[in-house]
Amino acid sequence: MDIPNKYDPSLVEDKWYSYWLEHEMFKSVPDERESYTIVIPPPNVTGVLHMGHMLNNTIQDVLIRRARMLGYNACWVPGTDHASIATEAKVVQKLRKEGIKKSDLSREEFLSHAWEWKEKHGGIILDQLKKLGASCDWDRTRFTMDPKYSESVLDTFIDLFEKGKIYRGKRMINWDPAALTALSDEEVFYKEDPGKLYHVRYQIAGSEDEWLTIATTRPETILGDSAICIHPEDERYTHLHGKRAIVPMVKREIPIILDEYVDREFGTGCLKVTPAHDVNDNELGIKHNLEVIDIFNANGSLNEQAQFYIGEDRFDVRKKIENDLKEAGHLIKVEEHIHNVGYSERTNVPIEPRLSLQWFVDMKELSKPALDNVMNDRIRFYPEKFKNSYRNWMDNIKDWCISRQLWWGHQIPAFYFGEGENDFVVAKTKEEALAKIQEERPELELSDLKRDEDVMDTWFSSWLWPISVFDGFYKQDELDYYYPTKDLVTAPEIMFFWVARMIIAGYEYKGEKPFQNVYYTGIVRDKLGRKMSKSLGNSPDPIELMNEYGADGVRVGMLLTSPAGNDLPFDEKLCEQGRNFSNKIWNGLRLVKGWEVEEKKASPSAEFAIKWMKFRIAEALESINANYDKFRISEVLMSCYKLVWDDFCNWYLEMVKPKYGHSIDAKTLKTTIAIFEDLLKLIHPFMPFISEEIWHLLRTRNGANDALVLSNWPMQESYDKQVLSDFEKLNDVVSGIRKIRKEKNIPNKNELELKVKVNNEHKDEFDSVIAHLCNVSSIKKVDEKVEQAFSFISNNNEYFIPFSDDIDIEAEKEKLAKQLDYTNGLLKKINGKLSNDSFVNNAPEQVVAAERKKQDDAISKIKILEEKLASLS
RNA sequence: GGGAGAUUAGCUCAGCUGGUUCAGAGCACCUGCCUUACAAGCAGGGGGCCACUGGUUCGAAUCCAGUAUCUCCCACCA
Repeated sequence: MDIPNKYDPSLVEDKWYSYWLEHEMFKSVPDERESYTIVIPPPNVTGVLHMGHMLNNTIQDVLIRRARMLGYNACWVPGTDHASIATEAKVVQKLRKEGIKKSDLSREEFLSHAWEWKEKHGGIILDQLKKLGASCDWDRTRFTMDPKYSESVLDTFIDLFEKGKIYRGKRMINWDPAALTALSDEEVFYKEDPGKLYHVRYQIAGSEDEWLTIATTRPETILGDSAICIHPEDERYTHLHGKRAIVPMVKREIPIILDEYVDREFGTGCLKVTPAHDVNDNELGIKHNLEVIDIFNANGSLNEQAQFYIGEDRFDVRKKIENDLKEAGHLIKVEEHIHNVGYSERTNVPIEPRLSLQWFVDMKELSKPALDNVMNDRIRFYPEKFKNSYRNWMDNIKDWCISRQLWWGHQIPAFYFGEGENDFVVAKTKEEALAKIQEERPELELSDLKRDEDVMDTWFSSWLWPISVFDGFYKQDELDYYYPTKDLVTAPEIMFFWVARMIIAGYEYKGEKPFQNVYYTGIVRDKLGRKMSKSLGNSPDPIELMNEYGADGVRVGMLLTSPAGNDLPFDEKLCEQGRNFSNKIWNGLRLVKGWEVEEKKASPSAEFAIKWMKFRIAEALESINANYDKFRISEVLMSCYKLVWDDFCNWYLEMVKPKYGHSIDAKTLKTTIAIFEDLLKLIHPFMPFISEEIWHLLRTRNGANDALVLSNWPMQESYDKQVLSDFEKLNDVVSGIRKIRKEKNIPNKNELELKVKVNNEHKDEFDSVIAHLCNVSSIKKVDEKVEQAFSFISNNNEYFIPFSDDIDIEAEKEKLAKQLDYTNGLLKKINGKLSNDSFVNNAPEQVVAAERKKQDDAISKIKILEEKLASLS
């Protein structure tokens, strides 16, 4: 067979992915096995694959592939999220390019454009995941606006409403006065603006000439003031307690209230309260039961309530009122002041906090089990540190505003039949709504009902994901089998938006956690530490990366340096390392396939190699399994990497490899193939494509069921630590010889003789390996030192390589003196410890014993070194 | 402003409940090699006051306190 010396992923990856799909190897159907379920964090339906997805989905694929090999019924459910804000924004943008304004369309027309867009772009990201090798059960692909899914969202809304957990309430929202729309927090960005701090004096009611001075950045809102607030313990203002003040210009009398919210250090320590136009003021207003005076129109101009400047823009008014206050003697001073102002992402206009009627979920009671079951580790977070932020958030949880002033999404199932705040019915359809209200209001007809225009927050559908992907609200069989799911792999940014809420929904609707483990990935950053983003243009295209390095190479590159919760500073070099690793394994295959076979006795070197390698794998497997259990994926990968590259390729294969022109014995070859197969299993979760390819090239397979994807994870065998430590000793001798070759410039092809003065144990079985690896022709035991030889000490045995030329005695002496120094220092330290009574008395016995052993070893090593030194002079 | 976390080699990170000269790994670097699987490779090598200052202890990279610097999340400060 002719195998090229470079591995070419492009010839392999698509082939195996189609093969796996064709044989339905990722498909899961409930059976008698235990399930192992992962639900994908659904990417935005219109999204394209970015580096964050690469990381996240590679981890999921690693976990699910291993689970499959461990014999679980592995089920990875893929799908997409309708992402109302993002998608709607994209559709609006696309329509605008075509000259269509959203405001010119009816809801139905707009939605048909949106669906069209979704159908066109919706599948892209999922196809890209296939290229990555994601072993999802594609038959289960879900979309958060699938009919069944949507139904579950509406039912949940109705259910929570009926339980009294959903209510309508006034709340401050971010209003965009240019676009005339509410914005979500995500659509607001903050900018430091140079502004002014105006000090304005208010007269105390009932006084002749008593005043207090407030500081504000927004003097135009003075017209909407309904209180002055001071800190209850502020001694400067004790005399004002219980008094009232008069608002300049409008001459309204307002109370002076006390609240610890006030920062005494800021401004004058007096705060004016405008509940209609500031979030914090609004909270104060609710707390102190203040009047709400809304002085703005939707477009940011002033209305009648303001009494002055009616119809003029808020920023024009700010200038004018400064002047007018000054003339009236109210303006004390104006300072420069830099403050953070929220801007609309869409129109780049400062947002206006505005009160409006929204739908809320009352979170207090709902969130309790979700907090408890994370804190008590029934749901485990990796890394654990995120439990702290989680608790902090859950402890201070606020009610969840779930209405969004958008069209793309799940429309709120509330139907209004009048203008009153309570003139509505919550029901799944207009017909049901009518039926519900008819008893009370028999005169109403279908046409009298008007559905709420808003849609629900996207997260109000995604929080049902682990349940609704199995249609879990309507049938139990699949849900009972797959739920709770095993692992959730996601980014810490959405711990509150999504993870916490899924847990809440899980306990509320299933009385059970939605997943066992949550693995938080880090953020993928560029070399400069910046978050990768489209706007910065610093993100490589994952597809191009895969084309260049192979999907396996990129997968390895992503996972090499990304422990859970740590950011991943991405460097293409990592992918290169992944590609190189692919090639290394590939060449292992080339070597094994290139051997001529013969029935004969195995070489002693090969026998030792096999004995050692099996134990070495067992040892590595133990730590690999343990690290998987702790979700230390990068460590697992590194163990596999070293096991394959160092232990297998650099040591094992070199030890079993026949000499040039010789053949290998059949038994060693067979065993080598078996060992190779075990290693392929271990790397398969990380490098599914190349491992499957080699699996099939290594030997003939028995049909489709003999694919590596479906093979069994290696069994944990016991291992002999003695053999492993013997190998370390052998390894040290081999390195010693190689080092001398290097230092003395002895070409590899020159055969060497080796003489050993055994002071400590030297196993005979080492000899054949040493001879094989170091091109040593003979190994002889000697009783005396060998003159005219290069030498080194390993495990307190002395090794000599006789050489005819003169050796550099001074250099040898220097080397020995260095070693002697080091060993003397070591001994001194040990002696110090051992002569310290408190150490001997307090330290555990085995620590002391180990120390004694070290002492003995050091003493004999010093003796050997001193003798050698003496013999040289 | 509230909360969380970090600081170990040039880079990215291990170092679990203090105890092997505890200071490790991968990459990068340096030096030899185109040795008949692989130069996308092989072999060898250099490199660190474990942020700083104290404390606890027979013993501290590891535990405690303080200092400095950095990162993230939440809030959006009149």
